[in-house]
Amino acid sequence: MFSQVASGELRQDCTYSVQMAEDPSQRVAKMLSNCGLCVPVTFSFLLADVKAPCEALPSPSLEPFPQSSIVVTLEDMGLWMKFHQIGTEMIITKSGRRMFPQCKIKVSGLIPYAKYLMLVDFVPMDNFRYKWNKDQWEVAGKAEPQLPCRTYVHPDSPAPGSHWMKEPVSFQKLKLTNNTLDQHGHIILHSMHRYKPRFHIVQADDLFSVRWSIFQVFSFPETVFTSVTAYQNEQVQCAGSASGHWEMLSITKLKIDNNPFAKGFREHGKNTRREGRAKCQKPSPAKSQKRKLPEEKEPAAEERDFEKDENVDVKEESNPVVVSSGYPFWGSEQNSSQAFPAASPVPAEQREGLAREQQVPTPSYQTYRFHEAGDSQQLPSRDAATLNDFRARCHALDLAMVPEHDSKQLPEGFTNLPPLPPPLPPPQDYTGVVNMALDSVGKAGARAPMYSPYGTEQGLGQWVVPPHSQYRAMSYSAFSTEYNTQGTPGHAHGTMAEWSQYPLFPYACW
DNA sequence: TCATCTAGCACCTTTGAAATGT
DNA sequence: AACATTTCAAAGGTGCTAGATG
Repeated sequence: MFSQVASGELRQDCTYSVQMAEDPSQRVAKMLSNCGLCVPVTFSFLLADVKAPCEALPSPSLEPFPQSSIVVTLEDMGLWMKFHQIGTEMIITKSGRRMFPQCKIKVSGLIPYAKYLMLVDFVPMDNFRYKWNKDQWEVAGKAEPQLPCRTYVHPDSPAPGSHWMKEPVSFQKLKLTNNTLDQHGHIILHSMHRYKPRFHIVQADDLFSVRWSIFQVFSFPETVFTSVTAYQNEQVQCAGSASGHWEMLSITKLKIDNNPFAKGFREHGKNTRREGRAKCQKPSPAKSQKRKLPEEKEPAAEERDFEKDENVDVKEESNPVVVSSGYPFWGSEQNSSQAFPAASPVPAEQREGLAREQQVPTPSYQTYRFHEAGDSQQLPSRDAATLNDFRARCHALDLAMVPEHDSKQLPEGFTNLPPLPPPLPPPQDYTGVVNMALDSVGKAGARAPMYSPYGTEQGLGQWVVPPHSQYRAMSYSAFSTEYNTQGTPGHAHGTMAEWSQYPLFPYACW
């Protein structure tokens, strides 16, 4: 934004109201200094009442970019990858369903004595609704209107950096629902849409100071999923393992095998019908064999590779992958009729955004996996080069749902996509209310958070357009918006912040 | 007719309070 | 008395399925 102002790039047909607020870096510096610590502080500023169409976004390449030493690693990466291979589907129910695989991250690089909040929100991958048709996902039309965006605040928030770094941070209790009237504070998603969780690390003493704080956003390509009310992809993929036997993979099987709560379905033939329906393209000696329980399983070679690399630290990369080619697997995925999903029909360059976030590494195996969707689905072991790819990328924030995507400009790899619906109208006004869940002692996550969906009496959340620099951690500051802490009495929510129509965070804002 | 959604089911794990032991 | 460990029942999570809905 600064650069735009400086270079006169602001558009006349857009309304800007830019206000310099207290430099959060000074606050942080003060805070750190109180802690006796001295670290580099990032730069950020606040935008107030930004109501501009997305094309009025700043030129990211001209923005300064904050430094960050925070490293976030996705736990259970191997599991996520397995799901991702098939096409992750997350069940959402009216009463709320937990995620599986669950969101669990390992964090390092925090300041041990500084307090942080951990938040998760979900952003649509694109502007489309999908349907499962003939063994593959395809675009079924325009996406439903965005729901009030809720942000899940980890119950431990705020907690010192040492606490977060002590052990992996699990968002196990986060629940997804398709109930737009949900009163429990679950994350509301549309069925048959594609989403990606984003993890936010906010350095703040409490939720009230969040708006002055610096955010860092992390996301993992592997965690993209399609929300469904019932599993759509029933097909079973037969993957050859190094040991020579065939292993059947399907979403339900993966879940049953890996989720302890589904254990009851392993041995009691409860899913025999499904199994019967499932068509394995390849004859498999193991087909008739009783499926092995996870604890009995001998991980296939490639599987072991995953496990080995599962917790590879992801950090800012000095030798980064080119962002514009990022999202390699979306492009390659769609080449596989077996593999997930209709690739997100949004050109990568159009996602190149304003706001940026750190996209944590996608092992490059995925790319060839989808190219080799054939018989021997061997997952190549990763070499050093591959591991190099497995580094955090600060990628262009996914602006897939941002309007004005030119569906004609499909990047390479998107050519096989079904015809796309016309571009969607511009986003609605972003003005909204922010309600953070607080308990009596001001601790996030408490038992009785409040929210006020669709409220508009408060000014919109504004945030910093993160200065840009590729492959650096993104930082931004949130809003000058006053939190509506009054909320609606009697609504018991857990660890939830609700941000009216659009997520609190930059990406959705634009 | 079809795609999607819902509710109930049985079975399982998790959780936390109570009981017991050191 | 304080703490650690074990036990156990309730709560809650799971996919499956038939039927409902639009």
